[in-house]
Amino acid sequence: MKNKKILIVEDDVNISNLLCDLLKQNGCLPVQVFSGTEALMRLENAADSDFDLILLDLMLPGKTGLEVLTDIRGRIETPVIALTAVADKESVVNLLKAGANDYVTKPFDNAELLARIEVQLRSAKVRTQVLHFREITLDTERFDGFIGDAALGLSKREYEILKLLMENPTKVFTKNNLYESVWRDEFLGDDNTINVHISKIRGKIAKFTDKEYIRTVWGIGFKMEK
Amino acid sequence: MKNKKILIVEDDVNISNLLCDLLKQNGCLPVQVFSGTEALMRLENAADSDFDLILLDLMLPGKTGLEVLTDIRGRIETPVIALTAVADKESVVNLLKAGANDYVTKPFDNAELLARIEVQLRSAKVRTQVLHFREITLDTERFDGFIGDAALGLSKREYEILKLLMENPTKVFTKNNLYESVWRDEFLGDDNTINVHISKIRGKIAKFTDKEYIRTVWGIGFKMEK
DNA sequence: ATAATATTTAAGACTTTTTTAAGACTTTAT
DNA sequence: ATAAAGTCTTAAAAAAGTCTTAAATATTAT
Repeated sequence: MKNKKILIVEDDVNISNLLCDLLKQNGCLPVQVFSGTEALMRLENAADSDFDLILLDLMLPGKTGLEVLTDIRGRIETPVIALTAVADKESVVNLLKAGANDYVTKPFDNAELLARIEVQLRSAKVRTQVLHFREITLDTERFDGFIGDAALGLSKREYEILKLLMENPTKVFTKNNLYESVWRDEFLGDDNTINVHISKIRGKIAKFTDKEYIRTVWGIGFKMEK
Repeated sequence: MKNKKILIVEDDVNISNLLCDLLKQNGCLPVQVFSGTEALMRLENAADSDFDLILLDLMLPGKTGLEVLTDIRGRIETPVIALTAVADKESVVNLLKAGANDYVTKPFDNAELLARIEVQLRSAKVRTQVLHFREITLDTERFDGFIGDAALGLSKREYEILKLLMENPTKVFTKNNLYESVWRDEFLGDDNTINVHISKIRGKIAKFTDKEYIRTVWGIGFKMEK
């Protein structure tokens, strides 16, 4: 359950915070919204990949949970666990028809909710993230970069460096930035290893295109460039 | 829910009959067994497709529900909904690790149980009988891989690993991925057992073809390769 | 022109994977 | 219940690939 992004759609601030804490304690990354309309806004432009799971209260101001569910299903396949009051038992069938993956009745047992979240996360297919920069494609499922159909054949570190650059193509990354992100270690300054890696990546890109793509910002670092 | 074959594994005759009636009323075709061992017998020769769903009580004479689950998972992907006593709440994690798809605590609400059954029937993925990757064929009924007519003679774990790789042949599977899918357990890092299994699978494939088929992605994992 | 910074290359240090074999463990058959 | 057969895990050594280092070369800014 580590690092899973979970959207909490719940108008009751106490319950929402309770859920938020519970999820944080279990290593998840919860995001709170407090109305149906807010949930839809959050999910509107969102690529499917934005959230790993949605916890959706049924009784919401603005739009009900059922309306939210109906709206997003078809567009978004993120698993949804509905939170229902005991009184709502009859609406369960509608819920499931609308595309909920599971539901939990309030008041819920923390362990049970976590267990059900785990089931959904486990059976949800892994989302592939694909980054683009001009002709270059970086595929997180294939752990490699591509130009057209041609695989660059990046090593692990090369892949991680290019991924970082492509995730934030306007930013200039200092060697410090790169080192601490990719190596997850302190950067001690007079280290040539990043330069060597950058050189290798450039070499692999150069096999397939004339464009440089990785620009040196003198005295500072590197960035992606058109 | 019409005409779905459902196996009821429950030693309490009253509950079993109650479930049976409930399912019949909803157009299902229930089959009752009353012990863990009987369940295993019923599922032993059974082609995967024999049942659409299994309702599995945890407290059973002979073999416990957990033992039954552990036994069938890997061989059979039929969705399993566990029936647990309220007291068993702690065992839920084990249940899920063992491969249960959902669980309901007794005493259960009929509507809720039906709803959960519907979810499982709906989301049960259409099972492919046979997977192909170039010359390699993986037969999920025979639990083995083939090159032409020749059987590879895969062990259970070898079969599951190759199945996973072949289900998603463009994806690079990390050891973590593989371990958590095949072993259904947390991967603790410095483990050579996956490497040994991969080596064994390669050896078996190599008896019949020159192609490598399983490529090592250095520092990351393994994937299928033309 | 000089100093500072970046690039490239190649060697070897280092890490990860492969293979083998032995023993633990599980399953099957008697 | 016991033996036999097969499978899985562990450990260690060998092999393969990657990363780092260092030195030589090139580029940039002043």
